[in-house]
Amino acid sequence: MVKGPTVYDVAELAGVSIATVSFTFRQPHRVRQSTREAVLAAAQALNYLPSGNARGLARGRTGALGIYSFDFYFLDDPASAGGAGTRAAAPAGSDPNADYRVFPLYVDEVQRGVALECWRRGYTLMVGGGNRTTGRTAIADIAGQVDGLAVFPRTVPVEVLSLISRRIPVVELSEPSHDDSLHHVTVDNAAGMHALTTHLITAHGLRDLQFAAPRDPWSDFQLRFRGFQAALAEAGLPVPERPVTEGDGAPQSAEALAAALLAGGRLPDGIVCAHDEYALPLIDALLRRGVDVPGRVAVTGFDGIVAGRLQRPQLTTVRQPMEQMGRTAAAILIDGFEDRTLPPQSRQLPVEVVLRESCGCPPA
Amino acid sequence: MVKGPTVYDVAELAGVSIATVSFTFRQPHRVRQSTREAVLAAAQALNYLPSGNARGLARGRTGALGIYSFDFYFLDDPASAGGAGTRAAAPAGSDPNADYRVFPLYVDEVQRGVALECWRRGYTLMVGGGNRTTGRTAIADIAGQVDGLAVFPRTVPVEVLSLISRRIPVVELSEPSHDDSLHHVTVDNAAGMHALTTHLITAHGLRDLQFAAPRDPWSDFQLRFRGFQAALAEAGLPVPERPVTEGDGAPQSAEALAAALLAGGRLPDGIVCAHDEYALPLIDALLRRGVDVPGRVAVTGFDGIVAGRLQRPQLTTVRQPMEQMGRTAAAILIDGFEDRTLPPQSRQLPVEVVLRESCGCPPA
DNA sequence: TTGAAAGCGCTAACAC
DNA sequence: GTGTTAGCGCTTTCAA
Repeated sequence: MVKGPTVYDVAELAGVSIATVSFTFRQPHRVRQSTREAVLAAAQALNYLPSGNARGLARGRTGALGIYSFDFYFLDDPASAGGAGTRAAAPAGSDPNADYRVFPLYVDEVQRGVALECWRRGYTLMVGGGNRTTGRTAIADIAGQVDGLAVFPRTVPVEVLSLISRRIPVVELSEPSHDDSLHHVTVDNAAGMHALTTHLITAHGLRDLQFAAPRDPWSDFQLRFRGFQAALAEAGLPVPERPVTEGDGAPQSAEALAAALLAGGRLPDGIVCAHDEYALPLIDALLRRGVDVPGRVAVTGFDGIVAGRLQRPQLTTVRQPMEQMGRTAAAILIDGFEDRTLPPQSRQLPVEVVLRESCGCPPA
Repeated sequence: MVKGPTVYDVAELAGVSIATVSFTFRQPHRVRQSTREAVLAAAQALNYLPSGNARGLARGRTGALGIYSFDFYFLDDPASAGGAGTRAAAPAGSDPNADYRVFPLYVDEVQRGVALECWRRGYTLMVGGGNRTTGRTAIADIAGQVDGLAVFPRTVPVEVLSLISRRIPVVELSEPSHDDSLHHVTVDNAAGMHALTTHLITAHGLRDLQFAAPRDPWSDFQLRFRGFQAALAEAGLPVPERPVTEGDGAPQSAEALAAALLAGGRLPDGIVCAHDEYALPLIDALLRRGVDVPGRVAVTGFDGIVAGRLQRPQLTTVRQPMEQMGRTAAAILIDGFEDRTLPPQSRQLPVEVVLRESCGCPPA
């Protein structure tokens, strides 16, 4: 609990120099067995525990990777504060069967991949993040303590990222949007959405499709939208020029979108959502308004989060290899740190269409 | 990517001392506005990013908590290497609907709680762990870099824990088993299992109940067993003296247990498992052998992991407030670090019986 | 309000 | 094989 013993204490007790103490732990073979034992005994007796900070400082590396998962998207969406997007604590006494909407999300599965790869290579993972309700940690605090940093898009201001990337490798888990000097890990968004859209058209005969996305979509969502458009064009169907969203001024929420779609009086045959977290509450909102899903309108997602399987009807989606993405990101960071000369990498992983009930397919 | 600028560089460019640079960032009000601006400008120009290690070393604190989630239980269980317990990578190309067995588990939900509380209080979380397949990180490496450490039971040798606890607060997420000097966060295991067992007896009329647990159960499991026994005793039913397990010599696995139960020819009415991760593969194994669950035999778990809801039949269990446990652990660590005089805390949280299909209740 | 200087605990040359 | 001795980059008295 208090100030612990240091190399000096151990050295003194063992009757050797501090260098020998250090060697004993880092390069045991370079130390004579008898002295090694003496040092170990002294360390044992004193409850010696080396300071990670001091080691990191002296060695110029920390043996840790960092990940920052603050979710700006939902942060910007006060209207969803009680919905799926909120990364806050589940309200006490809430339905123990309903909290799967909050965890695990996309970021959590990716993070797990990062952690696994870290451990495999002997690194630890430092995670920072938060949101409006939980509070947050500063990225600077974590950037200063790790050998590499993984971030989700729209999580940290670009200037800050490029600042950090001048010191340690940084990988962003998204399509490279602007010409940054960061590494990137992403998936084939366009192809995935194209395949899914084509399925809706050919297997379910849908003709009137819309793409639903948050009002301010980022690059990955844009690519998904392009894939959607391309599939419609190829099928000779009308191609929406832009995604449907919650209407200006209206609060950004599934409720608002559902209401808008119904008020317009022109509900499409299918609503292709930019991602699962957008589709799930939308399905709820439609159902609540008496709209049959998928009977009247099919709704699909993108990501493949666990909640989609617990949803009724089960969510048809495009699954990202989240764990693999995390692993890849970690691998890039570690390699990038150990060989400072590597140029920015950009890796794209494949996706997989997962057919479940919400598009009209039979239950699995 | 390379060695970044330091306080010295910034100080030189701004024409001040390093102390002033430090003050500018940590106690801005103590610095005259004009000099503050000069320092900030210099820092900006140089892409200055403070070193977390150096700060930690100088201040004697790191602003990070640690959690170690290496899972010894499954580690010791080679037979489950392809099963639910393995915390390895999901095999490539595997059924995208089947990996929920691997993530999120109990430890992941607790960890999330720890992370949330860390962020709320301005801390970061360093996670270490691993298993036989993924490799692992040494706890010493993480202990040396954090202000407090949370560990799951049987994850780290006790000697190591008490060594670490002499320097920083340590909370173990289990019943205090031996007289250690650690903090503890746990749940009312006995009451939970008692309530569940009573439900099986009174609501479903089961009379012949067995308790299934891994061969080497730890203290929490023992308490659950006691709760189970107490409920039987109160109902005037036969009370097993010990849990059923996989039989000596046999590989520890659900398959082995199922085979043993059937071979014995005396399948009970209900099998109360020590935790969900034990119940899930057991249900699979029974079903595979043509045994109807819950028709012929009811099977229940403990924990309330997500996989239990995706299981068919859905798993009846006792839910632990995992997020809350994590939050509590983090709070104890932070308080314990900030006030080194606090004695070891031991907090017990309530649990909740969750009735689903596997005990014979109707689907939710 | 700012500067000088002494650490924080460890690593890694470089000598012996 | 072991000791000496610089740092690593920042915080923090204590003086000025």
